[in-house]
Amino acid sequence: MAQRYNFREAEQKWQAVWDNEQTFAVSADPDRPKYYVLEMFPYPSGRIHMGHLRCYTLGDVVARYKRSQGFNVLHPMGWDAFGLPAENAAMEKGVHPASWTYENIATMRGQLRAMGLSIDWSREFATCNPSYYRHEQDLFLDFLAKDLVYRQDGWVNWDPVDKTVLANEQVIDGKGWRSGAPIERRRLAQWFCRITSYSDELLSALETLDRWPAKVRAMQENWIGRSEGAYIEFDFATGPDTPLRVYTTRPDTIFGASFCAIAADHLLAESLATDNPGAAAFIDECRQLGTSEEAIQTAEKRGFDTGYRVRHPFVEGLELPVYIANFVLMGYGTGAIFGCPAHDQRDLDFAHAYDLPVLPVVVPQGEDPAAFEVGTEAYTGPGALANSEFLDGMDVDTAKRTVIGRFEAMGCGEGAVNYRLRDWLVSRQRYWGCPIPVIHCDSCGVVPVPREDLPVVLPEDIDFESPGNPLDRHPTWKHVDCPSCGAAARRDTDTFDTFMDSSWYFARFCSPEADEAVSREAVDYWLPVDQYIGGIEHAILHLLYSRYFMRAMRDTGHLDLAEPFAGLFTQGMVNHATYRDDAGEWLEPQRVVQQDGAFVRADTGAPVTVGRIEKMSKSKKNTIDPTDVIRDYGADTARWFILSDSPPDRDMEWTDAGVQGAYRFVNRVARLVMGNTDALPAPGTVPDGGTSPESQKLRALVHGAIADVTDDLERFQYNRAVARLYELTNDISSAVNDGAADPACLREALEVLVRLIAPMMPHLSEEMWGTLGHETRLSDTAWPEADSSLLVADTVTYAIQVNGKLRGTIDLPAGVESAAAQEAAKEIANVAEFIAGKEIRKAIFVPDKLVNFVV
RNA sequence: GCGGGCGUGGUGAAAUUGGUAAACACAAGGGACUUAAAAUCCCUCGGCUUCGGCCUUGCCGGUUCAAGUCCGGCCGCCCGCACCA
Repeated sequence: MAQRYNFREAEQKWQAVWDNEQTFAVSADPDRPKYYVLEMFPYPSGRIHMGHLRCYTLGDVVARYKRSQGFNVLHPMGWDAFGLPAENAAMEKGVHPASWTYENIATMRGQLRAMGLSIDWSREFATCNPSYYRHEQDLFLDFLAKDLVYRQDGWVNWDPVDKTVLANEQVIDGKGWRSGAPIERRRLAQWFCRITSYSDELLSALETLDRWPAKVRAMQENWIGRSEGAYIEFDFATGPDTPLRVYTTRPDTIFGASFCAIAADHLLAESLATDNPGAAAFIDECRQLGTSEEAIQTAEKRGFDTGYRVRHPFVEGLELPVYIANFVLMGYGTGAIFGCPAHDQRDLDFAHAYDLPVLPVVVPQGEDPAAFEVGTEAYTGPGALANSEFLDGMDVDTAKRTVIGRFEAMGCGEGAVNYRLRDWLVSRQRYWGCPIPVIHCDSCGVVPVPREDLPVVLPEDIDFESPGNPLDRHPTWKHVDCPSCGAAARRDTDTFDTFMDSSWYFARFCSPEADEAVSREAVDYWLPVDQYIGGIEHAILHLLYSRYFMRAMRDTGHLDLAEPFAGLFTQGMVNHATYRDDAGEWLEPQRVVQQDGAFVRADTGAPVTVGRIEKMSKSKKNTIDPTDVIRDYGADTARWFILSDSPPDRDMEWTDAGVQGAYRFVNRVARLVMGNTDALPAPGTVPDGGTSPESQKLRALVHGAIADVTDDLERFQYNRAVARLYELTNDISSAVNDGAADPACLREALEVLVRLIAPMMPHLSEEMWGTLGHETRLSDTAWPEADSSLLVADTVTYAIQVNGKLRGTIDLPAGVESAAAQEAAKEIANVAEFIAGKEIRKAIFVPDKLVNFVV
């Protein structure tokens, strides 16, 4: 028996070889088909976690598989290196954010390299490096020149813990997405990306993303939130001269209107508040109200009667009261609505609270218009218009069109499309981010930093001792002369949202050394990313911003592309069981052992409660460090296990037993190859035609496995591929034990096994390729092709059914005739029993599959 | 409320256009080898059974020669969004 496979030596050896030989370094080559594989780049938090291991293993399988199929594969890696944790570390530990970040990068780079990834490391960069962010500043100035970004004063989301503003997308259930702190509202002048100018395009192009998960597309569709309706202008009977402009999706219900309402932040409300203490108090109250789901659900509909009255556009003499209402949002439409209580639940609740009329104007089919009433539930379904003069009798859609036509003719409204999407707020009052390259001058206003002065580099001497924005506090950094008039002026002391950095990094990877943001030649060749892989948590944020960024870069002439990611795969989470001791404290898995079927503490033997299987998290202490697993079992074992059992898009459970199972398989493959090399003919020997039946059977199994595994890899069904490779290994082992397969066939079988596991276990397969006598690199070897003539079996197993129930099976020659198959089927004892004495009314024959007798 | 998904053994799961449900693995149990252990190998492993078989994919119904798969109606769970007019 040959010696044992030493994964430590082999993995280190092959990682060094790939590195020295620059195996995975690529360059653009228009003569070859390209394939761009990318996993979402990591934030350098300190150490890699299981989520990284899963994501990068999945990506590496794609990269290595596509490479073996002859594609010119771009598979880069970098660091999403700006962000708040670096500043928090600076405050807690007194280290500079830059050194903290670069130290983490060094650690994590080493951990990723130990995974044996087929990365082109020559393209690596970190977004916190001025050589990267200078181009981001450049892009920003291009966007500014094209009016794709702007600065505006308005109400923004303020995170009181992280002490910065946040984009709408970063407020989850009324709380900051990082800090979890309830969001406050502040009025500030901030920078925005005009993402809403692409609302329509971002929505309609979702249809073209057929290799994206339906769920992600649906989430973006929701977020963009298109609605069709109309603007209507109401003239005041009492109140200001300019009419009140509202947005509605139900213009057909105009005759059911019984009030108008405006948001607390509406200009009209604010101006009223200046000399009306009651209004001011009510507006204040509205702003106090939380925006969490709970707050919204429990909040009562409340309003403040402004005393203003508007005229109904069609009903002579009808005046509607105008309220400031707590349920009207400034951020949608015009921040003003007309209320039709009969056909909108919120309006109905409000009408009940303030004793306003409820007039049904849409009557469901079969109801008597004169008798139809609305109780506590608004009617929002289809029906015929009633109580609506010229609309009476129409269906809802016709009524909408008709009334919009009437508004347009009267000049008091028009049909309109509205989007829920808001512009992306990108300024952050933080230090560790890309400085915003503008200067504020008292006489010239906002002045772009001249291009020759880029990059605007972060100062290094920075003080984190006192609260607030460190850049703003810096004694000298912000003081500069105005580039336009030369007078004393100030730099913008905000930095960009780090999502700006990640919105174009995939483009930078195409030409990381380019003097421009991107080299046109490089992006034309490499983009779009063919397969992007990452977590579903970025379904809206990163993936929507990147889609905006590509369009903005397109419209500023940097590239010619709208969609950055042609294919998207969202991987599931890695979970682990949780444990608590009898005091209720969480316990790390390493501190728990199983004894006689029960879980106890390893140190004291005290009983342990096994909790739910949950996402690995520090707070529940149920994390496993991937590096420990790689150290103890090897990268191939870790990769193989993480690909086994669970489909990649589903959550999986990490178990020690599963890891050990994978480890056994690694050694089994190694034993199978190493223990049989002596008997094999030289590499390159092809099985000839005169092989034994056993050999032919083995060859059929081997080529069947090639076909199946190839199919599985194409469809991202890695758990199936793993199962299929277990089967192949079992088949080859049996053939070896039987000893009847000829050596050339055995060589073929072992080589195919090694080649098929290569994308998943690159070190083991590369080592075994050498063991099999090859001087070449398996990494440079083409993917095996199935011989289709071997995929056709001589005999097939038929299922024999009686009345659709299985009553037996029988092996028959492939391609047998219906009659012959039926005759043979009737011979089976159990089948004969079930058809005995009965008339066969019908016989179904599915070639090479089954016979079904209907009696 | 809107949108997306899921429901199959003790567990993770598999089942290509409807065509032999439970492949493969984990766990468990039994055995072989060994002074012993580890490693390895072999066997059993959905339920019931009179050992012939019968039943079984959340529940009810339908289509079909045939349904985990298609259709209708329920039940349950997970995820995302949500006072968006």
